[in-house]
Amino acid sequence: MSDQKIKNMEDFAAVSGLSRPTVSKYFNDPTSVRSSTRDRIEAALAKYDFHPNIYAMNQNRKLTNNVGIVVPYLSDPVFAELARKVEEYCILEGFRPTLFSAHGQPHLEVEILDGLRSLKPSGVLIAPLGRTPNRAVIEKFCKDVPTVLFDSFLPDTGLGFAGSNNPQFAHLIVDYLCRTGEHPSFLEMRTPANPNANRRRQAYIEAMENLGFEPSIVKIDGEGWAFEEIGRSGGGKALLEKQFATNTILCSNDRLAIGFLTACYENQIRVGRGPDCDIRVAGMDDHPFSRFTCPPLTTVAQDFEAVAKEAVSILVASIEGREISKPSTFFDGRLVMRESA
Amino acid sequence: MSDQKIKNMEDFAAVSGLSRPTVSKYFNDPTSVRSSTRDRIEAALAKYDFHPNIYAMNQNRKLTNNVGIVVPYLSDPVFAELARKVEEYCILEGFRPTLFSAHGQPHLEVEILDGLRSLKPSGVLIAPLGRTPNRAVIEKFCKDVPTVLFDSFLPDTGLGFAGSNNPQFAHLIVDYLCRTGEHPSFLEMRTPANPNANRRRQAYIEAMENLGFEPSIVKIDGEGWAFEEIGRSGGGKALLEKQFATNTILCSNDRLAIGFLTACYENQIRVGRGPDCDIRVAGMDDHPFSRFTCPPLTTVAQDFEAVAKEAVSILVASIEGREISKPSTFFDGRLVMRESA
DNA sequence: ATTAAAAATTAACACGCGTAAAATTTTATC
DNA sequence: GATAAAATTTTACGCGTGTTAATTTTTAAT
Repeated sequence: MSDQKIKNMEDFAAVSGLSRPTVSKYFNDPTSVRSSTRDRIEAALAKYDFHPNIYAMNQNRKLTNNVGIVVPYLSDPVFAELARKVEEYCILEGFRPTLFSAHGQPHLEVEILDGLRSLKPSGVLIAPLGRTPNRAVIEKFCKDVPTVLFDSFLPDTGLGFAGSNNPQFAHLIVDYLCRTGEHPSFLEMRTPANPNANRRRQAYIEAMENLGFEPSIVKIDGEGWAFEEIGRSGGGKALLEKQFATNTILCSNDRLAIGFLTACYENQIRVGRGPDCDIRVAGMDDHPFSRFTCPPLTTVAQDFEAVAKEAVSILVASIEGREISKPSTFFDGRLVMRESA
Repeated sequence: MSDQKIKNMEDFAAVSGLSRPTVSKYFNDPTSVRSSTRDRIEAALAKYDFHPNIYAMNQNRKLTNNVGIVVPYLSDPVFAELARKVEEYCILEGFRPTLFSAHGQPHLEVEILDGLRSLKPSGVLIAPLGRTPNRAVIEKFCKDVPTVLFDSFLPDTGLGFAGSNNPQFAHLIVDYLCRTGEHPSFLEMRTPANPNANRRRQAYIEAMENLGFEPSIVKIDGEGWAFEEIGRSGGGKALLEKQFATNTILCSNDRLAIGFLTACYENQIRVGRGPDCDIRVAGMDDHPFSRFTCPPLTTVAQDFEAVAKEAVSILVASIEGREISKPSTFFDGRLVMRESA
């Protein structure tokens, strides 16, 4: 490592014994130069540590190597997990991902997209908050920037979509619950923060009707993203008021279920499928911690891996100019049977 | 909103009826131009939506308005929470924060710092992974970029530090546990992922000795950041092997405790402080979900708010050239008494 | 109204790299 | 070894903004 200071690509080209355009070409695509040239550059790189100025690079480039990843709420472990996988795949594809969280606030989602525009990303992966007024903003954004949606579907928007087959989730767990005990009531927030909740409710109703049962939905109050607390307080209230038609409760998502389990504990209601238990509780998502609730939560696992991989591969296909064979994919969930139901 | 297209600051200055240097001055600091000028620019801004090209802007600037936030593991809700607050304060101060997670991997931490260098950030806030080989890298980084450490302390590194007073955490909870029941055994990972674990163990030993009790530490196997699973499997094994000296277990952190609670459940051991309970379990951190475990977890709450605020304010002070009055602050924890102990 | 200070303008160069065209050198093919 | 193809070099301009120095205009103070 020499300590001669290299201030720009000109200098670096000089110590490599090459011209600047050739070196520039190398940084855009190392395989675009002869292998002997590549070796000389890499030898110099090892000796002189030079990093091209990314601001100057991106100023004229059409394709910036940046991709934005936007999720509605990063402190939600489900999204943290999803974001992590998406990030991984982006890096694998040679991108420079930047992670953004809307923190549950629509205006922040808009601000993030505004900021992303000026980042001139080669692509964006966004899991939309799903609030109606923002739909137009996202649609507009998708027209300007190559964008893939994930987790939450918006029709006719973006290059493609990868997410979960939420209706299948509900069918799967309703079938299971009905097969193994009383048919489930459905617990959800009155105004769900995430639009997938609506698909899950619809599918719950369908699944119940298919099986000849009366759907029974309990809607609890509460705004925002503090699902556990909402599940606890609202669920506790519903328990006291005996709002549940049966001894089996299907929660719209795992976080709600986690809170509801706490409500059960507080009311000394034994949860599980054993003979000495009072009720059964199930969720959906396979939240990273649902295996550690007491009792461990029966749920439907999202295939985070597949969703992340598919979302990124749609983006890559589009950037490389390939045809996108299947713009929207909805991955099935996997039943995870644990003690709670 | 006119649809005349403004392609650069030149164009925008023209439609504002001003010169480009004046407009440039405005974007660097709106208060640096006469208020009547400011009004004209802002009127034009409302009419023509122009965004300066950030790549061109940052090319020559010394101070880029970017700040990097680096945490060891973003899927850990404790760090997700901390990162969120830090991000909030950065935005409040007018910065453009970018969030990075090392995903628990030392080599990624190094890569992130490398990437941050070329981002020319005006500052960086980092919660180090704390792995020894990376310490030199971080020290070097701090010499090149204004950096504040948080969460995990490294002596003589960076502009300053904001974090929790981990020894106080352990003293607080040990005192409480001893006062209200049997003295606690300490449960931790044999090779903790986070260096704060060492400070907590030390303080546990101290606190126990102060009170005249024999410290008793149970170390469980497991690598990485899957603390809950480690707490469950290792804790379960320790239970079966009757490794705990008393009926009270203090876990090194809440995530471990959450896993340990699951182990208790699996072994039909009743957790709580009631007369019909078998053992008491406590943690440290006040993990966002520890209020929702069954039973809810007694713990020591980190003051995320204060840590985040202090870390950002150190950075701001340094950037603005002010003296940093107190480079390192360790915030006390608050005892959170719940059912588990 | 005069004057000094503050602010804006003009003109020009800098930044570091992308990129294009033409000229030259190197490599591969026969 | 001749030839065609591929890679590299040279030269030169462009990108959009920062920044500076000299000049002009505007504002505030007397």
